[in-house]
Amino acid sequence: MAEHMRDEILAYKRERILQEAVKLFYERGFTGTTLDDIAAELGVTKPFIYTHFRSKVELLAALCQPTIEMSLEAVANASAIEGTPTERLRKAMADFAKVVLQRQANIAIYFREEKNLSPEALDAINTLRKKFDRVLSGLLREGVAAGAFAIPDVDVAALAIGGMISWAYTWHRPDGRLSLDDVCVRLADLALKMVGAAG
Amino acid sequence: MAEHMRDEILAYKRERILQEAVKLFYERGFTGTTLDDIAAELGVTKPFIYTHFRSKVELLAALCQPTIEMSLEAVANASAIEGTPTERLRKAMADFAKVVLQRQANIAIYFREEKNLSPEALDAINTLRKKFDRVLSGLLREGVAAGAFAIPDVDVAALAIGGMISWAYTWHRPDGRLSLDDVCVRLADLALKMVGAAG
DNA sequence: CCAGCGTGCTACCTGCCGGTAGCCTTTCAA
DNA sequence: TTGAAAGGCTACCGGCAGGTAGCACGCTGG
Repeated sequence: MAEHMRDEILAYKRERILQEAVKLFYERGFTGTTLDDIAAELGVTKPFIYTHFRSKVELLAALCQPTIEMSLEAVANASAIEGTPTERLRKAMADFAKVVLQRQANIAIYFREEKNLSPEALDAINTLRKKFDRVLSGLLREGVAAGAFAIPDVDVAALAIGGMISWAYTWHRPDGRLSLDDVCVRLADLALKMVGAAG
Repeated sequence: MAEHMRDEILAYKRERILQEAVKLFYERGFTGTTLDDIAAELGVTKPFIYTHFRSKVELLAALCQPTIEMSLEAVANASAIEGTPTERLRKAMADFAKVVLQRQANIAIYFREEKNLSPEALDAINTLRKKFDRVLSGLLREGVAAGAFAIPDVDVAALAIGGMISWAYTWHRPDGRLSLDDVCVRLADLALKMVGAAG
């Protein structure tokens, strides 16, 4: 019981560190942010961070990897549901877009700071990304086989669609003209048009 | 005459520094590359670089800005030629894609290392990017007005198309299955499909 | 042979920041 | 009240890398 609460508190502290790290890495970049900056923002000191993370790059990995996992899950889940290829692609892309926009800062940091990840973390993430590409290409191929999509080059199309949606991290503003969900819907529609699905 | 050649040699040295800097920044990241690394690669020493560039961040700007300018020019020129909106959009996107892929490393460095640019350099580049967006949106609007394109939301479409093509810097491999020109053609085709142009 | 200049190198400085050792305070159980 | 452990802080280290001062070498013209 006591142990249980202690773990919750540890997890909470870890989470807060991550939150603040995301915010600062996003604003100032990874190397432009010092651990002292993060600590100061939390009202603690640097050694506090070291009781929760082994190093600065581990912190970076801890804030990138789960987000990539979420992206993969979104697409994998949506492509596994019942429905026509068109329905599944629409949901897959809308859900993926939602992850990108909800985790906008994490995604941005990942793409910008990839070179600062440890080789192990990079490997793990690259494996996830390959799976992502396979799932998306598979879904497109299914649609082509079913006559629902018209795509000259499935691999290029998968990269183009994935890119179009990933890219939204660069321009979406939470306080902008469109709500997060509106953007997701529109991006999913554009993806469907790209594959020639009946809109 | 003698002066003329001296200037050519200065320009050549500057160019070689930039080449090597691009290569190393691309492979190892901006902060992951030291000026000593670049100098060593050129068979010179660090002060040599300082006779051509005032600082490391100036070097960074010098290798980002012209590439963004080229992107803008590609789109601006193509959208200003004679022809239907469809023809112009196709050329604009193919030419833009070509810049992205020919200057792949520069583009990658720019997007990754934006936070390391000086405020002035960043301003200059942001101005260019805004122009880029205006030109592309304008072209799309023209097409809509002419009845050539069917686009629910022109601004989102411009961002999506621009993103889809920019993104190619992340996945294109010069020694891959498709030639550079093939990729450009396919991306332009996908862009046209996205706007509902008769393919 | 020498003056003078342009060019690039050797050698150095300095500040920054990731990472750590060891202490102090607070808490809680007996 | 006391012992001990946990948690976080103060204070520090050390290396790295951006940036610079001043010298040495070689070329060119006299």
